[in-house]
Amino acid sequence: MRLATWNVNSVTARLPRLVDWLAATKPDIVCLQETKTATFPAASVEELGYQVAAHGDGRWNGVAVLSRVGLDEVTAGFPDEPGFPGAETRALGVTCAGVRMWSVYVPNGRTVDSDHYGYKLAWLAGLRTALEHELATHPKLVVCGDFNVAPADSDVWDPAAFVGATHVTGPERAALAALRDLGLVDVVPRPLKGSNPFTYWDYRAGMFHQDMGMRIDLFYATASVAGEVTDAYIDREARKGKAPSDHAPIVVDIG
DNA sequence: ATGCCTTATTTCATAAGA
Repeated sequence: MRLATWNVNSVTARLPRLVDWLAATKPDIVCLQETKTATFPAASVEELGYQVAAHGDGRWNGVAVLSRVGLDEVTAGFPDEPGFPGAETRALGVTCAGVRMWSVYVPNGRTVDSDHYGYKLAWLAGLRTALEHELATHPKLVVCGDFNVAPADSDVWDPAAFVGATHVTGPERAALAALRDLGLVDVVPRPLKGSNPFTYWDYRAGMFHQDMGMRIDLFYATASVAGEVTDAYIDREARKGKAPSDHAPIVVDIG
């Protein structure tokens, strides 16, 4: 079974590329983030045999899951989900082929001294609580997507450039560690080029071509799933060419 | 990198992204 996660930076703008990528890559389950629409273009992916669950409300955020191996127990958001000020469309849980899948788009945090940073930490803490409850009834679980946190200094192109910035702070990294403490394993994908498993490169100034990126998209899975992984890679081809997302998909094959 | 690109929208300007 092939699983994937991809921050598409607008499913509307990315639809032609998404459809081509689905046809070429043939994933069974795909978690999407930053769909940026209240009206997911379901028909275009249903033609390829996918069922769709989407949670979006317009201009910002938005998550979805596509599956061609069943799609049940759809949960938009989670209990007591923190908001800014109201809950946003950042989490979607579904069950596919016996695996509980969560597609998440963690708040950016903006700057360390902003209210949005506190919101980010509160949201991650809330996610942890929700997943702790989920794990009681779903022993095979994956939570993947854009976490907006680089787990280690090696996960950014230049740690010196991030001093004082969000995405690399101790509290953000502690929030990820708290998720792993639930029994979730960080499935690190292999880069197809270069030495770092970056998943995001800024659009500007040739960042992608200089491999000045970040690993902020993550695939966390229970040991029962992670132990079955036969391959995991970052599809940098999807970051190339005309009108790409600024994130590349992570593809994970389960034996 | 100091949003130098890109997105959608309350559009020809703005807010947000990381």
